[in-house]
This record gives sequence, C-alpha cells and structure tokens, in this order.
Amino acid sequence: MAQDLKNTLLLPKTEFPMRANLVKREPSRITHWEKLDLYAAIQKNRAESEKTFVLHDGPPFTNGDVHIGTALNKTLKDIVNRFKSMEGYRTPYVPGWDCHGLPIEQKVVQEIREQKLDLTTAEVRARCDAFSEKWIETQKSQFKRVGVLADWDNEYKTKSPQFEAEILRNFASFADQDIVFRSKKPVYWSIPFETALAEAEIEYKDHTAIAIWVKFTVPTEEATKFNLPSDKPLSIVIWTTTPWTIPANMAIALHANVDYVVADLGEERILVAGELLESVATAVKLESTPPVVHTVKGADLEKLALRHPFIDRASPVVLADYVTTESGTGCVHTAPGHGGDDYVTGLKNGLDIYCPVADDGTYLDDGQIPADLVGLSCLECVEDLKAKKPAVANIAVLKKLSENNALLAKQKYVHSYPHCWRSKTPIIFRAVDQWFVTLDKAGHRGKALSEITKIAENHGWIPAWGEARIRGAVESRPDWCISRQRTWGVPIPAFFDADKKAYLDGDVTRAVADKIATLGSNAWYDLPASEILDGIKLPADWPAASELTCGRDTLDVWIDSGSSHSAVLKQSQGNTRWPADLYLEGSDQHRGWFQSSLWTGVIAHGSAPYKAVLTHGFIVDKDRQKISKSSTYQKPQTSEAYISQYGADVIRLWIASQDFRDDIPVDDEILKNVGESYRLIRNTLRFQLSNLFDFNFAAHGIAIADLDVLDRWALQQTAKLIKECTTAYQNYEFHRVYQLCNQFCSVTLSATYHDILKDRLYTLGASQPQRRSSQTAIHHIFDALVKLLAPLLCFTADEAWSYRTSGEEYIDDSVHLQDWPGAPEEWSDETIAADFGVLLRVRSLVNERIEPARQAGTIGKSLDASITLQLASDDPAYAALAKHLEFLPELFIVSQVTLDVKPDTVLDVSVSTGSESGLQRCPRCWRWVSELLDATEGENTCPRCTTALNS
RNA sequence: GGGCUCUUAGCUCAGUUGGUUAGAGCAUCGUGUUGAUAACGCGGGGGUCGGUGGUUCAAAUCCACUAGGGCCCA
Repeated sequence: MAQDLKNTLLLPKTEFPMRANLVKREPSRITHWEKLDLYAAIQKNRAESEKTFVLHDGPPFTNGDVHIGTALNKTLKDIVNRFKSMEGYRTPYVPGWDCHGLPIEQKVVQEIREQKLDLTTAEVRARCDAFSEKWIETQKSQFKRVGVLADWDNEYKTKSPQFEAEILRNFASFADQDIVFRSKKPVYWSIPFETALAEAEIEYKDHTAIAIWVKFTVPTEEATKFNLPSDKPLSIVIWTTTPWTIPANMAIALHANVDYVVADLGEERILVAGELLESVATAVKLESTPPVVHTVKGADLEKLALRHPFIDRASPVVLADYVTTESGTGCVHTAPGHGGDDYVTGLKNGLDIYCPVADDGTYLDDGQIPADLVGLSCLECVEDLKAKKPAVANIAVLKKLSENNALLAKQKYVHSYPHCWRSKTPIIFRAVDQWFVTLDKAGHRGKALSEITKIAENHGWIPAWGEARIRGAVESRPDWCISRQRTWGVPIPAFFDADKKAYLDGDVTRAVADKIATLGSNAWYDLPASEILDGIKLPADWPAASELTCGRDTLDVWIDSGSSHSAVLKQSQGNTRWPADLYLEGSDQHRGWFQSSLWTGVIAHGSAPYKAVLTHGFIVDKDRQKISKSSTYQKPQTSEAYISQYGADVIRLWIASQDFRDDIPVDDEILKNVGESYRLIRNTLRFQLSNLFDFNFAAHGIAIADLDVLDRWALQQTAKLIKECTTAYQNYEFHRVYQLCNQFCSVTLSATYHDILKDRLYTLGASQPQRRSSQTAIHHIFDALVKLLAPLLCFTADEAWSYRTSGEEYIDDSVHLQDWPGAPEEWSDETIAADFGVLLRVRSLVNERIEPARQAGTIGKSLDASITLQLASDDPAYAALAKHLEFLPELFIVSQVTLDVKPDTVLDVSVSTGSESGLQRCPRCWRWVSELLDATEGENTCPRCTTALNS
C-alpha cells in the first residue's frame, strides 16, 4: 500500500547524472564545442556589440608540457573572457606562443651532438622550429582540455614570418630614433668554440687557479694629496684568482665604509682593509702582523690614482658596495671588460670597458699589451687540459709582475669555476660588442613612468602594488642590451664591412622585414648580404652591398614577446584592437613581459599597450613552499597530471577558490575539499533540474508578484547573490564568487529553501499554485545560478544548462552564449528579507531544541515534532511570527506550531511528538495532522493529500 | 643583502572608518532520514587572528620590531 502512495508523489526526475565522471566526460563536451565552433559562435553573438574587451595573451614558452601554473594562468584568462562575453562584450582572444630562445636551442643542439651531426645554422634553426612547433600542438591540446576557449586556429607565434617581420619593424622605429648603439659588455665566452655562452650553458667544476696578491704603487704626489704617509714606498694590495685579467685592470674598488690601514713592512708599506691585515700577513709569510701607521675610510681614497704594475696607465680607486672584508684584501682588482660587477662599476665610474682579448682567447696586440704577452691564451684550452698544463697567460703575467716587483705573494687555489658545457674548458668573461637601446636619450624612461602613473590613476594595476613593482623595474633598468650571440632567434638586421664596422638603418630594416615576412628569417642565414639587400636602397654613407656581410647576433627574446601587441593587436589579428584592455600574467612579469611590452609600446607607439594589468601569484605546496623545493611533490606538476585525476572543472573550481593575488597552494587535501564543493554545487543543480521535470515556464510560470512568500524570499536572496557575484567578477575576485555560490548552495538552498520545498514539490498536485510558484522560483534561480557559475565550471554549467533547456546532454545553444543574469528589481523585497531574518533565527532555535528529542530517540524527522513557541507580545520576533503563523510549520519542517503568548517571557521553544499532541500521521506526506480523510480506496490520507490525489 | 608582498579554525575565505563572547563554507565528530540516497537534514567540537613591544578607555584592525613564506633583483 505504502508503495502505491509513493507512486502518487511527484518525485524528482532527471537524466543529469549525480556522478560527474569529469575525467571521462569532459573531452566529449570539448568535441561538441568544436563541432559547433563555440568560440566563433560567441564572437558572432557579440559581433555587433559596441563594447569590446581585449585580453591580450602572454605567450607561454614552447618547450614542454603545460605546467599547472601555466594552466592556472590560462584558466584565469578564460574565466575573464567568458564572463565579459556573457556581459555583452566582444571578446576576441588570440592565443600566443613564445618560440625563440636558448632553452629550445640548447635541447636541439644537445640532440644534434648526441647524433654527431654537423649542421648549418639554418638547419639547426629548422630543427628548433620543428621542436617548438611540436610543443605548440601539444600545449594547445592541453589548454583545450582545461576548457580554455580561444581563437586557436588564428594563434600568433613569435617564430612566424609575419610576426618576425613585425618585430623588425618595431626595431626599425628604434633605429629611426637613433637610440640603438654599440658598446662592449662582458659575456661568458668559450675559448675553443670562440662563442658566447649563456648562463644555462655553463657548468661549475673545480678549477686550479693561482691566487695572487699584487701591489699597485701609490705615487708620492697622490699619497700626499690623500694625506697618506709618503716617506716610504706605499702600495695598495689587491687579491685575485685570475692573473690573466691583470692587463685589463682599470681600477681598484674599495668599500666606502671600510677602515683601511697602512701597515709598515720595513722597507715599504702596504694598504689593505684593517680586518684583513692579519690574513694578508699570513699569505705574505710575515712572522707577525706588521704595525699599523695610518687608518683611513675607503670613501676618503676615492679617485686616488694608482699605477698599473706593468702598463703605463693610471688605475683609480673607485667605490663599490659589493666589496667585503670576508676574504682577499678589501681592495678589489677591477677589470670592467672581464667581470659583471666590474662592468657595472666601470659604467658607473666612466671606465673604459677594456678587453684586450681576441675571439680565440689570446691577448691582442693593441699597443698596450706588452709584446711578450701578445698571442698567449688566457685560460686553458683543450690541449692544456689534456697535458695538465696551466694557462700560459697566467704564468706570463706572474713573471711580468715579479719583474716589476709587484707580486707580493701567490698561492695555488682550487675553486668552483664556470666551464663550457661542451668543451669542458674553463670559460673566460670577455667584453664583446653588443647592441644596446638607450632608454633616456629620447625621454622614453620618463614617458614609460608617466604611462605607469596614468594606468595607476585608472586603477589599472591589480593589485595596486603592481605599480610599485613595475615602477621599480623601469626606474632601475640600465640601457637595454638587446643582442644575443645565439642562433634560434630573430636576426638583428645589421651589416658589417671588412673592418667589422656595423651598419644599421631603420629604412633598411623595414625593407629587410618585408623580405623576411615572405621568406622567413632563415633567409638571413641562407643568403649573402648582397642578395638580402638586393633591390633595397642603401643610405648614402653605406658601402656597396657586395662589401657587406650579415651580422650574426639575434635579438633579445624579450623584444619578441614584447612586440606581440604590435604584431597582433596593431594588426587587428582576430578582430582584436590596440591597446589591450587587460594583460594577465604571473607577478614575475612586472620585470618581464609587462615591462618589455611597455618599453616597445612607448618607443614604437608612444604609449603603453595595455589599459590594465592583472597579476597572480605562484603555485606553492601545502606548506607554502615553492614546488621545486618541495619534497612532497615528486610527480611532474603538469596540467595533465591534475586534470587526469580530478577533471578540469574541479581544477577550475580550485583556481577560482583561491585568492590568486597571493601564493596559490596546491595539495591533495585542498583539491579534495574543492571536489566536495563541486559535488555540493552539482547536486544542488541536479535537485533543481530534477524538480522541474514537469515544469514549462511558458505554460506554468507565475508572475513574480503572485509568488508564495517563501519563493519571494528565495528570489530576493538570489538577487543579492547575482549582485554580489557580478561585483566580484568585475573586480576579478573569483574566490568571492566561489564562496558566495558555495554558501548559497549549501545554506540558502540545500539546508533551507530546498529542504522546505520538498514537501510542496513532492506531495502537492502537479498544477497546484503553490507548487507552480516554487517551480517558477527554482526556474529563475537555476537560470541565474548556472550562468553565474558558467565562467568557472564551464563544462558542468553547460551540461546542466543543456539538460534544462532540452533534456539532452548536448545542445547547440550553449550556456556560454547567454547573457549575464541581471537582478530584476521586483525580486528584491526588503520587507520579506527582514521578516525572514527573524524567522530563520527562530528556525535555528527550533532545530536546536528538537535535537535533544532526536538524540533521545523520540523524534526522527523534524516532521514528527509539534512545536510551541513561548514569547511575549513585545518580543522583537513576535510581529513576524504572528504575521507568518500559517507558514511556520512548513518553514520549520514540523507538523504543528503554536504560539504561546505570555508577558515577560524570553523566546523559547518546547517540543512534543505528533502523537503527544493528539495528531495522526499522514502516510503520504508524513505530516502529523488533526484528522485523516477516508480514502475511496487504499489508505486514509490528510485533506491536503486527498486533494492532491483527486487533482 | 635590496625592492614588492603574504601570514585569521585541519583546508579555502569574510572581517566595513579600531568598539559587545572573531564569522562562513568545506573537512572532522555525533546523529537523523532513506521520497536529492556514492545524496540530503540536524547538532557538537575546533581560533591567545605568525611572534614581541607600543599607541588607545578599547587592537585581528594603527605603529615599530621580529619570525617564516613567495616573486623579482644583487
């Protein structure tokens, strides 16, 4: 019998599965989207919109699988784009790929070496191209798998000929403004390969060097000038482990705040840092520490002109912060052509970036190098290593110093030293001619800074501290060194004559760019200069093309990606436009892409290429340690690894759940929690879907004003949710959307609204007004909720939407094509909101009081309870309770509610069972009622159920 | 070492211009239901707001210092 009654109930019905099975089912939805070309459909949908939002994609590097951090970045972009398009914006999104650069070249060269091949530059480049292309395809499919929607068929690649040409055209405008110049800068240099090396091509190994203590004589007149004792010969002692750099010494660096002492050795005096005198004395093998006759601050010795030990040249004292008193003498030999710090110090003090060493690592005959040093190799070459012989130059310099009475002491010294990864020989640091862009000459730095301010005034740095971050980078950036001695990059279109004089010109560069746009940049390596320049008009002061050769340097890859706004937005690729409304990358890009793009924008186009810049933090482990340091994460942190375990929507929800401005922890516990939230949301949608199985809004919908009070309240809550979520989306605070929706689903709906509704939806007759009222509300709530979630849960929202609108798993009219939900004015009702504020507080008190009875076993479902509320008529809750008295049993999900009004009573609840209250249980709706009606057949039911059964 | 930044329950987040016993969801524990059922309800426990010192009648909130993370430099 009971079964028969159950069959009369309108229980929820849906095909929408409870178990998401995301890992398996998401790919099918991607296929579906591709079939209907969802990206194009969205663009078409908004094609006529007067609002445009261009998020310009920062290109990931194409040398491996998509990292979870990269997936996070792309997903955030996807969320923004989906939201903006639903809001009515045109949202063209052209994805990009960063293709050139050392890591790719290095992997390819390694392969080539393993296969013992001998390839031309163009052949190596072709392999790099193929390598990059392969990863573009892989990454593309991995991004699609996360649900990212983009103009995938119309992507930009920094290696495509058109893009390369645009880079060169940008660069031509640099040349036009005469801000490109040539200057020396030290680089790592391999002697056997006669080539520059990158940091990544260096390996550190032990190297046996000769450490030397060298005296630099202080001329008497200088000693007098600086108030140093001059009655005995005085010299400043430096310490170095690279004797071969002594010929290039241009200065001695001291620390301004260190105390230096003049120590008396008997015949002569030396000056070193006071703290290091003892260790110097030990090195020189003195029996005791020599007496100090004078003390002076480093700052007071600035500009003192010493003499080079064996070259007729002054070597001035300069000041530098990196000088320490931890080792050496506190006086640092400075060769700006042979060291990084030295170089910076050289620039600061106007020293010559002097490098008397040729490509093959031998001393040049430049008129300064002593004849007996010319032609000697600075450091060991392969043969020296085999013969275990020290570098000839070091020995010769030592001899030279001895002859000039400048060598105070020497010592064998084993230390970790950079070596060439290919030849295994020690590298030298050597200044070579580089191309630089000066940022101050034409006022570009000032312009860049004022653009930063302008963006800040429009609140474009999100979070706001991004402004300080990029300002610091822009202010402190030295002249931009844009040349690299690499193969896999965009060639710098410079030409050289027989004397190695360089020629660079804006118009020529543009003409070369036009050729490269069709031929590709490999032409630069395949063709002689005469052919490259064929048909191009050369400036008057250039030699004939036949006398020129093409330069072999490539452009810094930051120029590549930094030109993307020119190559993509300026060309309106994919219907984009310049400038971008938003750049969205990790916070490291303040110094990287945000900065390089700003420079190229300011230099080539006179302003910043973006209106706003949004940044996110980095992925860390559960202890907030960076993952590379973490012992707990051994498995590869690829997007695939996570997606294949959790599914894209859970990963997307995790991304949404995090306040991404800070570090973003990832961990199984966190993802498990997010998985729970996902299930909560999914089941909420499923409940709504399943209770709308017999509801057709057009036929059954009820006007808002005619809805039941509970449903009005639910809509009022929904309106609030819509407003709050919309604001959160607009502020890019997706974690608020997550929290809001989460609480809405669990508290507002599941624990309250849906729980109360079950009675109505299941037991009333299908068309009874109260049931249709609730279904109307659910219809509206579902519509809003699923759209609010669509940018985040792009798969699940589309799935739910599809079931709702068609009953099918897949439909063409995707949720992603819908308009963003507004919150209709008529949904908001402050009176109802206020009443419910009171009623729900009492409801929670009722629940609290029912609980002991349940624990005692006298009550199971709350419907078994009959409630009496004691209160005074002046209780703040009285008015609302009295007003909604009829509704209270339903609200509390109990069978009976009585108000017991007594003066001076604090609101309280007493609970009794239905039978104690003299009630009978209706076997159909399970409520306890005062009377059951005789059924014509079957069991007796309550009047309401009887009506339902007869309808 | 420098610049920017973060630190509130096991987890993810709220905490308005400093103002009662610091909130929510998830997790956890107990329990009900079996008509959202690998789902849902109800109740409970859990925080000296990184630490220290100050300003104040009053500090998670303001100031100083400090510890530990992160990004970028050196």
